[in-house]
Amino acid sequence: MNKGTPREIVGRRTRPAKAPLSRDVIVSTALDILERDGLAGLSLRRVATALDTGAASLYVYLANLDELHALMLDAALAAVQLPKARGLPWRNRLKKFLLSYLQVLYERPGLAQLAMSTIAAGPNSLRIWEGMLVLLTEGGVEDGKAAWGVDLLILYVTAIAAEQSNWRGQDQGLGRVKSALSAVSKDEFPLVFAIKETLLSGGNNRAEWALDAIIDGLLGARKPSASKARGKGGKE
Amino acid sequence: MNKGTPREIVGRRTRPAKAPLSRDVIVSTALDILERDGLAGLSLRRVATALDTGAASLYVYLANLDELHALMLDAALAAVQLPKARGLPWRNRLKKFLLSYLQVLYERPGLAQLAMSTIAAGPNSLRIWEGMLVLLTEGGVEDGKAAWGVDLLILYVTAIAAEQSNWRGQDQGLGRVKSALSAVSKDEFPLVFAIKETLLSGGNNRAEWALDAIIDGLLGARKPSASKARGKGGKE
DNA sequence: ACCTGAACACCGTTCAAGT
DNA sequence: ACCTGAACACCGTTCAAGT
Repeated sequence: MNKGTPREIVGRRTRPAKAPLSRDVIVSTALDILERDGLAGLSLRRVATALDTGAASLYVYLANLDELHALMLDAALAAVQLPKARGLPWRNRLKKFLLSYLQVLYERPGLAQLAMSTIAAGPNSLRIWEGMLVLLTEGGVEDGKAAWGVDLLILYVTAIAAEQSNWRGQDQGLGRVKSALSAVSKDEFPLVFAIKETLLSGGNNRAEWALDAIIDGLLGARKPSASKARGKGGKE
Repeated sequence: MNKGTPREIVGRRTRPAKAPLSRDVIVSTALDILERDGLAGLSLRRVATALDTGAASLYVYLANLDELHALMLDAALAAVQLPKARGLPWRNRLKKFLLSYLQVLYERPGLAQLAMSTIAAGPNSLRIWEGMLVLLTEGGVEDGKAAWGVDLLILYVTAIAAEQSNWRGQDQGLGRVKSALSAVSKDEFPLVFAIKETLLSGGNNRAEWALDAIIDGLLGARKPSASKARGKGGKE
């Protein structure tokens, strides 16, 4: 992130007693805390303490906690593997892309929840959007469908990651899901009872299965707006 | 919710100076607060104040805030319109069902966010699960597919409601999305630039379009597990 | 311009003490 | 058994004061 105008070393010992603050250090410190302690453990005060300062100091670089969240999300999304130049068919590349996105969200707990409540509009989010639009367009999906389609795919990936994150949420854990399911009455909810195990099964394949289903649906789906060749919105 | 063993009126004036606490009053008071002030305005202390007591008193009826959230969600889901006995084709009934679910989440701000972070396992959630499984089964979707399919549909509905709720989130609002999009560079992200308006368009039809796409995908999707006619799980 | 301590107005949860 | 006040250990954000 440093623009890097080369600088001479000024002091003998380059161990600044206190690293100078900046958006970048704040964001990466916050991501460290998120990784270690989850979303519940993340606060401006903790970030400030980790940087050996007070929370008020952060307000020079951030408007508020929401902005930190948005910056964290976009910074984390830098790790998403963008699709390589053509080689595999578009659909395989799209799936790899989406699974990479999913994995990034999975890896650090809390990031997915953050993604659900934050409007991501930084450069990395935009790169991801653009990349997916390219692939869908390459796959022959029309403009309108592609836009809504990317939104649908990203929303699903984010949601499934957030859901899984909850289940791993330190205190409650998967246990609560299991005990809730095991208490289901066979007489009252026979079908739910019957699919109890299926519901917990699947693991990694589950998301891939769902993404396949959504992509299939997208390919078959009708165009978003009335199909008139591009009229100015005249009704009928 | 009253089981209603008939009771004689005891006092002359039946205006209890203080309504007795119970899970039900706590939950419905909390839902009122959610409706008025959103998720950010909801706290145990506020619920307690509204009930003219202290936060500590609530712990007789609730293990913690998480439990209140779960109870609130399930209580709110009572408003979801279950599908009527057969009449319309299963697919229409499924869509109506899902749209009713969506509407309930839309109606009170914060409920969807709550749904994303809470494991819903109360009677109303189970009724909804059971109802959807019935419809998919009626539609000829196999068992395994039906289970994952309901999960996919519900997750999507919840996620899209939560996303919309964020955009309406009092302070930031839709404005932030718009300004973020209008700042998109035409040269760097041409496809995103091109679909800016499409992205914001759609409103109600959008969710319906997406649900159609997902259902289509579901109907075409392969079965979750290996497709052997129902072996006991022997591999190959 | 940047940083700071102290304050303000909140949180969830616990606990000893009351009835 | 139920309720309570006070306390504990936190929050985000603001602001006057320092450099």
